[in-house]
Amino acid sequence: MSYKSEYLQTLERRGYIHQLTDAAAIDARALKPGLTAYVGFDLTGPSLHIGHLMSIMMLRRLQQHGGKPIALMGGGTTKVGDPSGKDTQRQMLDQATIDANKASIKRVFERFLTFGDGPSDAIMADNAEWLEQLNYIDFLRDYGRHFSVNRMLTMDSVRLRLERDQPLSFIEFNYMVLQSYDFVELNRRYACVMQMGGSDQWGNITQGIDLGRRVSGAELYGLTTPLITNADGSKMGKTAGGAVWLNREQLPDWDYWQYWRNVDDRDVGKFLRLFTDMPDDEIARLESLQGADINDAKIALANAATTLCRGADAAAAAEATARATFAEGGAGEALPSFAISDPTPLIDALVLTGLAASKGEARRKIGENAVRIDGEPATDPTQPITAPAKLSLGKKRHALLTAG
RNA sequence: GGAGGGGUGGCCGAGCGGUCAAUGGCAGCAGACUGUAAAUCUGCCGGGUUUUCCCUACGUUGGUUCAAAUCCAACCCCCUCCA
Repeated sequence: MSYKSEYLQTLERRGYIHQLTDAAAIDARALKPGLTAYVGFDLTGPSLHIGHLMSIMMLRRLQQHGGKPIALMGGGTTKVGDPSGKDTQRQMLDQATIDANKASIKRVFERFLTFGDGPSDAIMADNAEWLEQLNYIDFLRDYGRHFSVNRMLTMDSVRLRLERDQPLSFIEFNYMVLQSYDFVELNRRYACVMQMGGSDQWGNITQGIDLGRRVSGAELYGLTTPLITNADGSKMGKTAGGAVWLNREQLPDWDYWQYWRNVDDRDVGKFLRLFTDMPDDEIARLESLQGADINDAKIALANAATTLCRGADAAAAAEATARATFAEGGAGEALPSFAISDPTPLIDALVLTGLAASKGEARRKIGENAVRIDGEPATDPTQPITAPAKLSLGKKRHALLTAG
């Protein structure tokens, strides 16, 4: 399919498009300025992670092409819980946690989007604003009647749960109803005509489009992004420590940079297209590098992605530290640092720095010749360490001990 | 409410009175090889420790036994069918 709008051309070329509800209509609308679209985000944690980055980049691309992005905080829907792609109901969160999560999550958007009152400035909304006002009976009469349970039962989010004999509570069953209503409400308030999201959101999105047509005759659109996997087939964004968080409080800049620096060779081009603003020809050049030269492309990826999410200073510091640590065998200041006041036995230092989860593990790693102090292999678990020193576990994980 | 099935380590899934900290797979960590990649091979993979010792753990709480994840009772939760 060839698009007329620069917006869809870019999305297509960069690999963001999985499904469109009405490609021609969206294309036509994108030719005019002010296309308004939204993505919803649950507030289930204190930070979004790399798995959300696709959606965030979708909003960014929209803004880059003159559209108006809306980042919808799911202050209301988080209390209900989206069953899509899950086997079991999530733990219910209390209001204080949801509020704290929202405050924390909001911050990351300011790095990717420009907020304000201008025609293509981004808006942040929270569906708690309208969902918590709803009157149950009125809502059922005005909106509930437009939902076919027959059809809802065929949606993947519901059907898969039932087929696997996993429980699905009524509250979760209502999630798509509320999400559909969100779309209608955003259309009313902000003339939002498109909802975007991951491919697992297709059902929820099309339900919202139907609801909009029925209750207000609005013509709404949907666009989903493909599920991004690593070249080895695994789901993107999981590492040893868990999710790759976007917030600095949840994941230090150094680790964020390292995540991108260590992606599979085969993923470099794809990730550059999706998660950076780098021009196509530059990506093509980096992508054509062979063998060890691909490391240059990975550094470029890590710098660009980290600059977007954490700022140019963070990227530069991480790169400098990487060079000092890996290329020169020394240590850079962005490495995780821990203060010790007295000589500390090696195993305790390993636990303190988080390089080992327990003393037993620390002992085992020493036995496996995985531990080094200032680059020298260590074999005695009781050896006292005096700051300053660099502790290393394996080739990649390092920590600094400083006098304190 | 009735009948049946089930709840085991991050996940899946064996075990069904001692030899069980619990087979196997996945995930993870480390070593070798490399390029801070992939693939492959090897080791590790609850905690503590002076390492053939102690603690914690097989839904919860009690009980039987020299000894229980394994047997019994009650309770909680999940699934299926019936009402």
